[in-house]
Amino acid sequence: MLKISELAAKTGLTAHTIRFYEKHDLIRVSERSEAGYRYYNESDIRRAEFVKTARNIGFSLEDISQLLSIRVDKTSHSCQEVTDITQHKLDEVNEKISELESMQNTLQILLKSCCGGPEKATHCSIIEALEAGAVVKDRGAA
Amino acid sequence: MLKISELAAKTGLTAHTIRFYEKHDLIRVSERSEAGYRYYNESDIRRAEFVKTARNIGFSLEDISQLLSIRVDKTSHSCQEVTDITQHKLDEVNEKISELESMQNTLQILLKSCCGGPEKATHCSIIEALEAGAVVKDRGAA
DNA sequence: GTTGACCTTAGAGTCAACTCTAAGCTTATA
DNA sequence: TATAAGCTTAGAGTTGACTCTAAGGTCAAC
Repeated sequence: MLKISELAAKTGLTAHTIRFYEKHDLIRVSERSEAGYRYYNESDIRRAEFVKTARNIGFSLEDISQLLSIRVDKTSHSCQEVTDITQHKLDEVNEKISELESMQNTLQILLKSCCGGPEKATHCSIIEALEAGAVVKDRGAA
Repeated sequence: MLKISELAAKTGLTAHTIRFYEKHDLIRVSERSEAGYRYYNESDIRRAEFVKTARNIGFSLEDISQLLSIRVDKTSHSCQEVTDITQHKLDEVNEKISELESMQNTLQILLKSCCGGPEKATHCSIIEALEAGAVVKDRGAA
């Protein structure tokens, strides 16, 4: 049985975050001391670590909430449900990577074009490129 | 001279966003009609397009604010100041890409490991991997 | 002369995921 | 026994970039 600060140390979350996750029913606590202190048993700890692992991978709290409900009742859910969540997250990640690579590309071109020295920015090619506008496509509603 | 909705059409921003940018001194408006309507002249339009271009590249509003103050007084600033901002943004972008690639990698491995079919999730290897925890390093304060 | 589209403002709301505060118990250490 | 560390709660604040609302004034067209 761990106290909240011990669970925090074990998971790398803060006590604040653990309480926050509890409010959103991600982390659960099975026992309380008479004074109301939280005490986490093995099962609570495993759940908390599941949450932390999923969070590290990049799943949103909403995703994790779904994964947890699968985890607690595996026979009522299919592998497909799990891969759907995972694939959806991967799609998101891929999309963000594309956006960022487009930015990366533009920024690299800009940096190459500019001397970067102590010269006055009167003819700075980065500023000029931004003024010319023809740099990168609109990211739209991204 | 453009009205706000015309500037919106021209830049791809919304009128709301234009007013929001004005509040943060990114976009300026030189003239108002008697009734208070905004009228944008050539210079205002060029500034607004500069902002939109920089935004498309991924610069934050704070970055853009700095770039604008360089733009309006180029002789008081050096190319280095511009490349510093640009390099800093590139560093950020590179860091985010690394994080996302790490997630991408993990998600791909998870997806490969799971059948993804209509089978019950009792032995789902994704859920098991999340329970085992050994999936990806902590993103820390990222 | 009346719709309806467009404009104005200040200010509130949204999103995600925390992060912190205040005020007050409880527990461990010296 | 006193003091410090740790725990409790409800609820407010943070970040960045919007996004929307309400209540009202203006303008072009029919």
